[in-house]
Amino acid sequence: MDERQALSAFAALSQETRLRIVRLLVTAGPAGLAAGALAGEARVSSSNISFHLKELERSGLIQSRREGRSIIYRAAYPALSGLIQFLMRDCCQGHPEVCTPAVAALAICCNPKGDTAHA
Amino acid sequence: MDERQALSAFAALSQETRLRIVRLLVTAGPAGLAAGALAGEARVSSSNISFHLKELERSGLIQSRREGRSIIYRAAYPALSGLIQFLMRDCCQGHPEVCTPAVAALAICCNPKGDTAHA
DNA sequence: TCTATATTTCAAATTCAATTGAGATATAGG
DNA sequence: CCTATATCTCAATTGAATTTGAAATATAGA
Repeated sequence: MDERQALSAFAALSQETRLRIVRLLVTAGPAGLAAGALAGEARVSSSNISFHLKELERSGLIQSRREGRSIIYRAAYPALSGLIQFLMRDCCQGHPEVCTPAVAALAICCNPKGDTAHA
Repeated sequence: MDERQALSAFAALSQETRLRIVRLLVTAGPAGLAAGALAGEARVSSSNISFHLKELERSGLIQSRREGRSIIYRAAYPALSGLIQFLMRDCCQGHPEVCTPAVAALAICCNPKGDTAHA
């Protein structure tokens, strides 16, 4: 992840419909969702969802595959992780307490054993 | 962190000068940096850095305090952590391997003991 | 092949953000 | 009080992104 990619990713995430799409795909997991399903959830026209899906794919935050008449989109988890890494790299020089909350926040959904998170 | 705040934060981070400011402040830690120092690092005019600092402060990603003739800006770590949390909330439904890299990435800079990170 | 479904492309109109330079404000020190 | 430093405000210009609806493309099945 370099500065160009990060700027493109943040620009993609700064639009209401696109942020909703990414969050829907993040919770949907690797199975992903079809363009039509996303248009329904986000309540926008098919031409509009197509435009935003293209923007998100161009930024690298999502990926697509065809399945019959549908195109299935899924979150690009490594890109999301790379983006967070880029933003927080070298944080808190000698003051770990300032960014540990971010780690704890992520651990809530990512700990396989569930032994340090609230769930 | 709600959707409105997240959209505002991502919009703030989608501009080159502002992204650089935030990254400089993230690495600078709680001590922060003066507006003039940031203008020098980012190589922009004083009026331009002022505009972008206001945008970042309005989005909640940075905070300011006056110190003599200077205004010192610092990263709002809880806002950054909240933003990451908002984006990744409920990720990876049953597939923890997809977002653990994001946790590992953050742990690099935030582990007080340094016992699970590369450093 | 014909029809229906799913998605994309295109062009036009609207709306919003970034840059620039001059001038205003606030603080420190002589 | 006067000057220098540091930052901010303002207004004008420029450029980019979003929305919309109609039409085009691609796939599936009868």
